[in-house]
This record gives sequence, C-alpha cells and structure tokens, in this order.
Amino acid sequence: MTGRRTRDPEARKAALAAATMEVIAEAGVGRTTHRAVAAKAGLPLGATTYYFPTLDDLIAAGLHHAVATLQSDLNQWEERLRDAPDMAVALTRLCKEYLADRRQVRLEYELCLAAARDAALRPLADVWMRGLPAILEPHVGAAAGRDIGALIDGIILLALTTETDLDEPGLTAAIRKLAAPAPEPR
Amino acid sequence: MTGRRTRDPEARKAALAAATMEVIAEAGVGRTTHRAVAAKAGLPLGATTYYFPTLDDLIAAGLHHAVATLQSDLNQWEERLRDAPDMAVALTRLCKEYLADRRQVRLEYELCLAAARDAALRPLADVWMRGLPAILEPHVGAAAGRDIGALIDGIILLALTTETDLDEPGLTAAIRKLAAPAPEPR
DNA sequence: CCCGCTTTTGTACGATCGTACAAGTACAGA
DNA sequence: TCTGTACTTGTACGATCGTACAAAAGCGGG
Repeated sequence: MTGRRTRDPEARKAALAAATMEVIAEAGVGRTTHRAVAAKAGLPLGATTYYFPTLDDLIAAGLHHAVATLQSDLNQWEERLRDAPDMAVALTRLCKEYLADRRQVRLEYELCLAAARDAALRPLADVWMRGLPAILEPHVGAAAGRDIGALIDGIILLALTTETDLDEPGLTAAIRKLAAPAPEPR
Repeated sequence: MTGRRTRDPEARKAALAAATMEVIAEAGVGRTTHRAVAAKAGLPLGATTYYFPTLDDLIAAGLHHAVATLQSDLNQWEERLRDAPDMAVALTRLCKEYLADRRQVRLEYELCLAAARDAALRPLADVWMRGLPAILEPHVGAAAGRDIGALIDGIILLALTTETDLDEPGLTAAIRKLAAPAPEPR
C-alpha cells in the first residue's frame, strides 16, 4: 500500500538472509517460519515471499549466509595459525573464543543436521567439515588435519551440550598427540 | 467411540514414545507433531494428548526412548571392548557398525542440539556425552577417554554430513595416538 | 509529464497445528 | 448385576502456518 522505505532490493535480500540465520540459531531449522524471519528483519511478511518463493529457499538463504560468516571465521583461523609460534596452543585458544558465542555454535550443528537430511545442502556443510582440516593440513599433514578437525568438532559439541568449560591444557595436549607421527609398533 | 483394541495403557505409552523417536529421526524435533506421531504409531490423535499433556512432553518421551536405546548400545560397546584384544581396532569396528544406521546417528545429534537449547534435556545428552568416555576410561584413563570420545563424535559427524565412508585404518591410528601417553617435550 | 516495470505492502485463503472435550467403552469392585 | 473409574476415540476450536495476490508506490525512459 505505502512503500515508504527507500528502494534497495539487494539490501533487503541480505537482511532477510541474515534474519533467517538468526531465527535458525534461536529456534532451529524446523521452527523457522516466514513470519518469525520477517519480524526479526523488521520487514512485512510479503517481503519474504517476494524474494524467496518458498520456505525452503528462505532457509537455504539463511544457511548460506551462515556459511559465509563461517568462511570468514575460517580465514581468520588460517591467518592466526600461520603466525602462531605454537600451533596447538593457538588452536586451543581459537576454540575457546569460538565457544564464546553459543548461538553461532548451535548454528553450525543445525547446518550439519540439515545437510545430513538434505543432500542439496551438503556443499554448505563441507565448508566447515572440509575447511578446518584444509587449514590444518599445511601444519600437520592431511590425515592429522582431519583427525584434529574431528577432535575439535567433538570437543565443541561436548562443551555445547554439557555446558562445561573447555579444558584448555587437555585439548592442547590432545592436539599435540594427534599432530605427532604415529608411535612405532613394538 | 469404539475402544475396539485391547486395553494396555503402558504398551500404548511405549508405542507413542517409540513412534515419536522415529518421527524425530526422520523429520527433526522442530517438525515433530502430534498427528505425525499418532499416524506412525497407528493410534488416534487423542491418544497422544491423553498420555502426554503437551507436545514438549511427547518430544521429551521420544528423546528419552532414544536415550534408552543408546544406553543399551553403550552397554554392548562396553562388553565388546572388554573382551577385545586390540581396543583401537574394536572401537573402530564399533563406529563402523554404528554408522550403518544413519537414522540412529541423526537422532543422536538431534538430541545434542535439543539439549543445547533446553537445559532440562541435558541429562539425556549426558548419557552419550559422558557415557562413551566412561566406557573408555578403564582402558586409557579419564583424559584420553574424553579425547577419544570427542574424536569419535567428530568423525561420526563428518561421515554423517559428508556421506563419505569411514577411514578405518586412519581412525584406528588416531585412537592409538590419543591412547598413548603424551610425548615428552624436548 | 506520463507510462511501464519493479518493488513494496496489507490482506486473505485453505491447510495444519496444539489442545480441549464430550461421548462411548472396558473392566474392577461391591 | 450394577456402578464408578480409567481408558479410548472422534470431532471441534482458535491460532498459526505457507503462499497467493491485488493494490499502491517508487522510478527510469519516452
């Protein structure tokens, strides 16, 4: 009826994707609705269906936006690990900082579960699942990179669900063990 | 109106909990509804609200049922690890078998996410999160038990979301590294 | 200035949701 | 046998959902 706002389709689309990401983080993929997203973005309901024809499209856009955020986080990790004197200690600190924002962490596992259910979302989950090992690979090799990445995923999940503090010295020691070459059999 | 069936309240309650577990595994916690559960259980809609006053109660019962299944799995793990000549190899094989049923694996992460959102569900998630390390502890100690448990969680999540096969020799080697005492610093 | 296209918005429709509830049925005890 | 209680079921109500859509409004090219 009114159209009071300044016209800026791309900014609106981005705002909707960002709002969707927040709703997913708070309520989960299964409870994400057009109306909740519109309210979070401060836009009318019709705006959601204008830019994203179906709810699945809207959710995919939200997950895509989350992955973009994750990607920039990963780039920071890569940079900080490159300059770190002790890789294990630096990686532990990065985990600690990552855990500070529980909403972001929940989002990561929401993405994983969504990808586990829908193959079309799998490339998005790969950004984290393959991105972290790829960052570690130059430091410790491909196999240890994958192992340490999995260890970190498990530790983060543990801290998220039990709400206990991260055992930093313990994690550092475990990373060192995985980074070292295999002990010779006797 | 009719009451055709044989009367068995406890069996009905259990059937509803089991059906809820299946719906959660297939659709996720957020898309679990009274009607979907009733259809899966082959019971009328009214049966769900008679035994579980609210939807949250129904979902909690479904998760509880899932955890009971998980607990019996863990008992099997404990038993098989006790008699195994090589703990790392046996553990790897158990992971491989566990991954065969993707529905069950998804359920585990649904539970973790639900617990991350709702503190009341946390004791349920602890059954797995603390149960696996507890099983490993007699073999490798508390710290290594927690690390190996986290590694396995991460590896399983990786296999679930990327739908790649489990690298069994790689996992065995990583478990051995974490089980070994820390390498002395030089 | 006006016209055509994109953008924006409010409203509405049918479906589905959680939940309530009255009516009907089985069964235990008197 | 009769009765009260626990169980079972079908239906209904209000809320909320995804989606559609017409009307209004901005905006560039003639």
